[in-house]
Amino acid sequence: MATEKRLDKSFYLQKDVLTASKALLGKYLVSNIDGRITTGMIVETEAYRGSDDKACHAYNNRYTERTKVMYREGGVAYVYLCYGIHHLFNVVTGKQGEAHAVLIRALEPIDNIATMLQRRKMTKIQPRMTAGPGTLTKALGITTQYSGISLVEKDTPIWIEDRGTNIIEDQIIASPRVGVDYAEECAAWDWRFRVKDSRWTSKAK
DNA sequence: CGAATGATCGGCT
DNA sequence: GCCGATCATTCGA
Repeated sequence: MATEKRLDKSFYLQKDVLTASKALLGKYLVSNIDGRITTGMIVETEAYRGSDDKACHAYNNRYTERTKVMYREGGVAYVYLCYGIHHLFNVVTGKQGEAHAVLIRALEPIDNIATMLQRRKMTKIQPRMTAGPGTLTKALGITTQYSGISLVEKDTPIWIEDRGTNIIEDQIIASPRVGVDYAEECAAWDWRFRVKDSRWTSKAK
């Protein structure tokens, strides 16, 4: 019924970044880059809450050229470079100044798989193609040049659609985030969410 | 201005 | 399954 499938701004303004993270599961991330449209269903996310989350780039009000996008009002893309080469795609949520974000960690390939394979320089489809935050951005053609663009305005190259898939609580597995041991007590928080039984997520722990 | 660091990937055993 | 390469960004002086 929704002719406009693009998620609306109110979605990104939800108060709780954890709720938003779970709600993003089952949604479709679409990119229109180089004249090619590629789509993947989101099957794994991770929440980063500014201010009180030590694992977040914006912890302790760290405000730099790179992280300033996170402080904007929800509904924009925050793409940053990790380890020098990996582009990681985040969705900024919450109100301006809160610096909440949801990292997209894994996708299930949907449309234009051939293009994704080509971008990944692969010949055969396998979970590795889009499982992992650094690989899925490559498959969709997302780079840091798209950091700061809106996901809600019309005619932007990246957006998120709701195609009616509803993931209920029972299908969501929560687990601790990875690679954040340095974050002390925050490292134990179960802020990583994945769709149960999806073969497109990284292996369960 | 320089050194340390990390929300990772891919190749090898 | 594990180990290490790789480089932009950050922070302190």
